[in-house]
Amino acid sequence: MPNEEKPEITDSEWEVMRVVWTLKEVTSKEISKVLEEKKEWKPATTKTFIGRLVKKGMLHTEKTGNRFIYTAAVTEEESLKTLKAGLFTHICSRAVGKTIADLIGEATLSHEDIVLLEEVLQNKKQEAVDEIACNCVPGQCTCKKDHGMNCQH
Amino acid sequence: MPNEEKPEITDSEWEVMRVVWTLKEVTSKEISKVLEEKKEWKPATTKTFIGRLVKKGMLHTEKTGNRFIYTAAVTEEESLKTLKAGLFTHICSRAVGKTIADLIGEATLSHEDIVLLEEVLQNKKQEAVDEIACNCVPGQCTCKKDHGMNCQH
DNA sequence: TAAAATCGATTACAGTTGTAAACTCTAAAT
DNA sequence: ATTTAGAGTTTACAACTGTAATCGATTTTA
Repeated sequence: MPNEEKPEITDSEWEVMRVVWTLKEVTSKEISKVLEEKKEWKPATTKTFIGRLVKKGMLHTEKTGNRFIYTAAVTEEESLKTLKAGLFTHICSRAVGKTIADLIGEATLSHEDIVLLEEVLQNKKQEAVDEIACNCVPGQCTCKKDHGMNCQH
Repeated sequence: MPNEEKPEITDSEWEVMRVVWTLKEVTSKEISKVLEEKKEWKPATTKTFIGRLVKKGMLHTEKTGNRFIYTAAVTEEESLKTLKAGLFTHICSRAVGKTIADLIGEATLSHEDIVLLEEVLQNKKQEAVDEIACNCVPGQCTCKKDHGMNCQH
């Protein structure tokens, strides 16, 4: 496959995509209905976001008569990946572990989740490293204090 | 303490805050210097963001002569909390565990991180629940299919 | 003390986002 | 066949963002 450019999705557009990901093949009316309930959007508002998503190439359309059937052009996983990546653009690579730990601490998890997490952690152990390199520029990183290492070479 | 309203920080403002969090007490020139390197921002650009942050109450200022010393009015932890919360506004509460698992899978972690994560997980085990309630509206949730449960009561 | 260098504040301006009405066209109803 | 209702498209518009030049005041320098 060719090198895809990453799709940026706004919060509002995300609401629309979730409906499409869930219902798979939808009309604008169906999307409108869901979001009129959840977000109290006027149908016109939903239409705007649908239009923008189509223009961005995030939604495929298939015309039948005078209406369209919308389907997702990107998977939820892909979009989630972008979202997750965004979390870590603002923190030091050395603080990622701690941040995930905080996430776990603050989350509501099921026993099943715990098992899954333990499993993933166990796997991760194999490829764990001794020391993670700090990716920050001087003046933006505090990790050196925590580890006694100088990140600002 | 009174009920603080949550501070919203843009990506660019975040860059400025990181410098302040790191250096604790800084002049605009020091901030400019760091970000001129990292982001290739003209000093005027950095000043704009500093100004906006001051207006938002995210930075404290102390005047000495005709210049200011800037200090953070919010902690990095608080801001990180907002950032982390943002991650989960777009997914079903039942998918949080899976998402954290993905995060772990994609992250580079140290042995130390693994130990920390294991510890946090262990603690979490106590308060794990059997079943997490789906918080989605009908038409936006696929978790029912994964678990054989109907989330759209 | 007058000039030059700074610093913070004001202004600028295009692009994005949220929110929605108006418009146009086609399909359905009378 | 003409009206009408609904779907998609265009236009609107304010707030927020990114990026920066300019302005006004002050401080340092000559």
